[in-house]
Amino acid sequence: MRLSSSAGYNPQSEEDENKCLNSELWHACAGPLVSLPQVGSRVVYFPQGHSEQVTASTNKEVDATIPSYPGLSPQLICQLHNVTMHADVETDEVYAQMTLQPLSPEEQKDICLLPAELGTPSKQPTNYFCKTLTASDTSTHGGFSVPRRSAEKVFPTLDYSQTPPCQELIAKDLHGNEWKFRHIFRGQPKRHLLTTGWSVFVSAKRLLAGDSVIFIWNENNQLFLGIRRANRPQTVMPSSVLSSDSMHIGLLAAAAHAAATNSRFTIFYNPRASPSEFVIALAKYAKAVYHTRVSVGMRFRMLFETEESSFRRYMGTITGIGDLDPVRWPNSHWRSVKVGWDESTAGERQPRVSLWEIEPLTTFPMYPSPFSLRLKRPWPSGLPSFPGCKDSGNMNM
Amino acid sequence: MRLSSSAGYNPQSEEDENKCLNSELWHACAGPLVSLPQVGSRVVYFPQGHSEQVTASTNKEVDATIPSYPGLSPQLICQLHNVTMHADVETDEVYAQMTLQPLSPEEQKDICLLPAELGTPSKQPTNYFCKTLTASDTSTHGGFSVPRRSAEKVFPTLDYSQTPPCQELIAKDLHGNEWKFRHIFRGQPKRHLLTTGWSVFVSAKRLLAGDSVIFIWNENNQLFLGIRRANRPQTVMPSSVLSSDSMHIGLLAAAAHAAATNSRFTIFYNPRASPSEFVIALAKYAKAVYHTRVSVGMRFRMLFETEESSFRRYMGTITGIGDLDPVRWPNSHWRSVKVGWDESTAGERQPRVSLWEIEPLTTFPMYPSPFSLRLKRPWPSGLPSFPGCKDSGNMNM
DNA sequence: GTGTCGGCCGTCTGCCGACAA
DNA sequence: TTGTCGGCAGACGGCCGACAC
Repeated sequence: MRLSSSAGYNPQSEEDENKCLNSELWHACAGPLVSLPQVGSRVVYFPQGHSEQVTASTNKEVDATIPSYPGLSPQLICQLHNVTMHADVETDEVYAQMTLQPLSPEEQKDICLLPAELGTPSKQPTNYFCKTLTASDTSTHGGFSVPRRSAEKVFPTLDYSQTPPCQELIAKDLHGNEWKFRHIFRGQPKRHLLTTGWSVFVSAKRLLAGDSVIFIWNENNQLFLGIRRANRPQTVMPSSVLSSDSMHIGLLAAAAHAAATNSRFTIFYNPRASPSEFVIALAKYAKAVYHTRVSVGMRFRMLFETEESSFRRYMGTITGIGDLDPVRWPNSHWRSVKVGWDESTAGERQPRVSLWEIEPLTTFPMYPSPFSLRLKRPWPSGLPSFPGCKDSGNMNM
Repeated sequence: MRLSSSAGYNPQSEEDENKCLNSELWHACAGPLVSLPQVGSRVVYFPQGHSEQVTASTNKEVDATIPSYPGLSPQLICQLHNVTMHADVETDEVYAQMTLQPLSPEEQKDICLLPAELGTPSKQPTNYFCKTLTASDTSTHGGFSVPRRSAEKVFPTLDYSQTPPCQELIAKDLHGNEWKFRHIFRGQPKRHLLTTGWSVFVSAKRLLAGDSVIFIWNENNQLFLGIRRANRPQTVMPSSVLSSDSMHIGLLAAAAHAAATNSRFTIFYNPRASPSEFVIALAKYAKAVYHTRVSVGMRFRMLFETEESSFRRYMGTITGIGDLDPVRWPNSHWRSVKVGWDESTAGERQPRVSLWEIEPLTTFPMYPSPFSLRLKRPWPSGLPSFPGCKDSGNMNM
């Protein structure tokens, strides 16, 4: 997907990558919970969340000596000028580049949500499957065993009158490269296999058991395939280009400069590395912050991705509301909600979430509280109060 | 080499890398012209040069919208607190991490060079060889052909009474990993070959024809080996962590913050990616700027690395003196000398150099000029004037 | 002195159904 | 239904000297 042209010199971008990058495939690799805001819409950018992504990507905690940017608001309302989807040439890791422009104080004064900003169309493909590779799949001894239901749903139908039934499949990856596979239905009992061509793909992508592959059959009868690597903890290496401290300073300074001059700046969003989305549709943010009352003791549920690239809901209880970092980022809505999780494997889920990530169960509050977020936390100065915006039912997406 | 412990959390640094990284090997891979300043000495740091390294590493030109930092001097005199040598886990690319602390204005007032800061010991190994790999060397069809003189100089002597003479060599790479090779002297005519073990090394390091390998035999009778990849233009990929604009802003803001607060900051120096060294020993800088008179028309020579990891001098003429970037970096000594080169392949050599990179031939000026650099370019305010420093012969290193 | 090749052998790749979980 | 294995045939890896530049 190339939503619009981006500025700046980039010798690599002109070739195949941007032309061929398939939006469905990108979303399939990014995961079912990842959504990108619409180009042209307004979004809220959280430097804090961006900083968390850098921390996760560089494996380095932020140094306490990094200067704070008192002039930088913890949330910037921005116009989203450009979104381009990309994939790392080496690892196929998906990421998005966004060009943001902070709104001027005048523009912030008459904010009213546009109808187009209220919908968030999901771009998840429908006809696809995702399989985690077994030791046999990645071994040089054989090919790839395709789960029967997946093959029948996603691959073109074989001519079962032949013995054995087989065909050639050609699939495009994120970079537009084509991979040929021999798809055969054989064995006793019969099963679907990818044989010739499979090992070349495994070694070229350096796939290991535990990694996942995704096959997509789209409306134009094209086959795509993507990969999702297992979370190997040491995979992300510290960059030798710039110190992690300078990177943190850089993102803050870039955002502060853009906010001060109402000029554009560019960020990368790495959905599988980042702990949480840090560019949120303004409509989603406004709904969560202005039109949802949360309080300590309230029950909620939240979506999480499963290993099979699907999602499920986990239940929890709000245990506190307050700043994650009162010194650097006072009055920030980023991860302002402290939560406890119902299930005992709760160590895997974060103890703090943001309002727009959760669905409060307002019908059955466990410990009803008279103090709503709105009453307890006055709106920070310098942020818009949406005066021209009617509190209409349209906000309840 | 681990010169001192570095601060900050880094899960990877505690393992083998820092313990085993061999200083001689690092310098052999970095090249004969690269020298690192001494820990504890004072250095001059050039944000401009650092920025050039980021440009080279990210393949992106700096965007014109990056804010200038008027408070940031184009050259910062710093105390060098720490230098550690590193190698990229994926590519074996060598780089150095330096911790710098800008001197306070008071400290800058009484600068006098210490004797220890005057010497720049070269750490180039003596007993080593470097060979650029041929198609046969990297092919799966055979092993590695060792040039006869190199094998006799660097490898342990074979027992030539055996038929054929052979031995097992074990060499450590930059990460401390050991590689075993069968070294044999056979064929008609006889030649030195590395056979068993060689192809494993080639594929593990992903070496291609044109890349170079370096073997070192040190004083403790240990064998080391390093690699130097050919300059494949598209090798460096844009980082998906942070936009190149933010990186440029980050390094400037980090340096500006450190200068304003006299606190430490960390940089990475990547000798083979960076066009020029941007952390220069104070003594070298002072000698070039204060004790060398250059003028337009003056002849000079300058060292360049050859393909065989040696160096040679090229001759040129100074064609101008002035700011490289008068807007962002006025009164900077960074690449302030415009030059023309004698040899016709001059397109490969930069049209601008810094004073400390060249050796002016003061004995035979081609076009004598009455205007020296010192007279034409008054010392920028805010920089030290070395009042306590005697103009002694020690300065002539 | 050394880069590339043909020859030759041995190992490993990779396709098959068997079998069991 | 599908993960792993033994069996087998062919491809490729990899060691050798020949030969030429």
